[in-house]
Amino acid sequence: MHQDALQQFGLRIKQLRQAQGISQEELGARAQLDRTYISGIERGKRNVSFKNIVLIADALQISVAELFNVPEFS
Amino acid sequence: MHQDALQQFGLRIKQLRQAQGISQEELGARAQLDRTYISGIERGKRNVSFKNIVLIADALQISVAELFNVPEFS
DNA sequence: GTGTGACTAGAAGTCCGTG
DNA sequence: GCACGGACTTCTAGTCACA
Repeated sequence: MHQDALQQFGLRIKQLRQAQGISQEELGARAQLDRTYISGIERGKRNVSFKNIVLIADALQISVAELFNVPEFS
Repeated sequence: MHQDALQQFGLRIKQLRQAQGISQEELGARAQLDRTYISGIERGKRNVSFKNIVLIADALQISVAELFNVPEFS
């Protein structure tokens, strides 16, 4: 976790999403967030709020702890 | 992670801060955030952004993964 | 040393569209 | 299915005076 944590976060979301074989649109629908916003997050352009982090984790059906339980955030 | 994740988050910050024996003011100084803002976070009144989550984790000298590595977020 | 309400600027987030 | 932009509304960031 150094500079550009947001891009790391976006990549993590993207990987998890693709691992489930769903589109940004589908993830957005599940999390009740706009598809273009999901796109921005995955590209590291959005400074996501905690509530939305929780929404996205839920949509990906994992816990917040699991979401960050990777070397990039350790 | 059920209702009021923000309050869980605030409590977590508070516990970590107190475990280090530092004041909100000191934590704020380390994270370069206002002490009243830290206060609001600990009380679950602020929907913190990811960038600030990272700043606070750094100020507490732990990783983001560790920050969420508790039952409340699992 | 902390809780709280209020405030403004600027970022978050939505909704329309394009290639 | 995704990146990206413009215009728009809603919310957070950041700070203050006061208790």
